[in-house]
Amino acid sequence: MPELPEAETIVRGLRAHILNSRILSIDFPRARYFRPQFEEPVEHYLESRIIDIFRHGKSVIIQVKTLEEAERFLVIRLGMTGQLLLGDHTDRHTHAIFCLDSPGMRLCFRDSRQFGKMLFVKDWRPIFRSQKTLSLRHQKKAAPEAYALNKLNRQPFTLPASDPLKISAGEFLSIFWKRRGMIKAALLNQHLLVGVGNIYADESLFAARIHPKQRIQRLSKQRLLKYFTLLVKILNNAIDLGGSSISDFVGATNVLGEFQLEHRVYGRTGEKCLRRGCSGLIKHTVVSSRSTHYCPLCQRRI
DNA sequence: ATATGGCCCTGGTTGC
DNA sequence: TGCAACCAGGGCCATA
Repeated sequence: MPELPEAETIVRGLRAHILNSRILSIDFPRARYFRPQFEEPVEHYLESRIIDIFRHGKSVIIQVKTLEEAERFLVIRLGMTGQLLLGDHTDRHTHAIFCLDSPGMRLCFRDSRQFGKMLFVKDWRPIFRSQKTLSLRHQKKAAPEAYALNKLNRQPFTLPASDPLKISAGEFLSIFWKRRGMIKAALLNQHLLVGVGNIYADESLFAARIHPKQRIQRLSKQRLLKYFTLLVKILNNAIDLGGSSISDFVGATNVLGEFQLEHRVYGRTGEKCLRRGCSGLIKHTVVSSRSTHYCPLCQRRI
């Protein structure tokens, strides 16, 4: 499943090939099954130029400049099986095709499980906070039609500002220090920190020797700081290796990642712990309804 | 504030 | 071999 390193891998692949390209046409061949969300008509994006491609958490963001010199954004949430591929990749799972001005150049969005989202918005930045969520709920009862519309418009703004590769250790502490609940549940909570998903939560917790169900409030500042250091190290390492190709993930040029070869707990249920001198067997459990892997000897609850 | 479970969806795996 | 049941889970939502 694409997490931060996979999104970053895709972004790097796209940057190398389609920066400064012009979008000639946009097609949604399976509009019955996949509906992008628009703040304004898709026509406004035609003939626009791609001026930047970056990532926020697990989302890939393409910034364009329209013919009227207006900045617009295309936010792509890859979900579980989303792929952004350069070239001709038209099949029954292709939901969006962007023809670009480079000869024969296309950008295709494939997503077999259809958990992915594509949003055409004026601004991607996170200006939507929990208080507004509350007012939106009231609106749902009072005026259902307006609610549906606002929900659509506001969805892109639910992206929070924190990104493990962009925040400082101090900021990380301010989010997690003395927080209640299980550490893995908090790591997966994208309202707190964007980018960490199931694989990298398991792998980083193993590296820091923290049990996935560890109560956060019982962890010392030092322990959390150490964890943050290891998390960033693992994410960077995974980016260097082109991400983890577990089921569907490939980079923009259809290349496989290699970080799955470095996994020490994820998907290794029942196998021997890889830490030298440890005889533990990797256990499987469930946290936040996500399958969770850890070594019961290395990662003890305190 | 935190926890839980359902929903969306398809492809791969398991079991009879 | 065939077919059905089950599982994978990111993000969102309702409910407790």
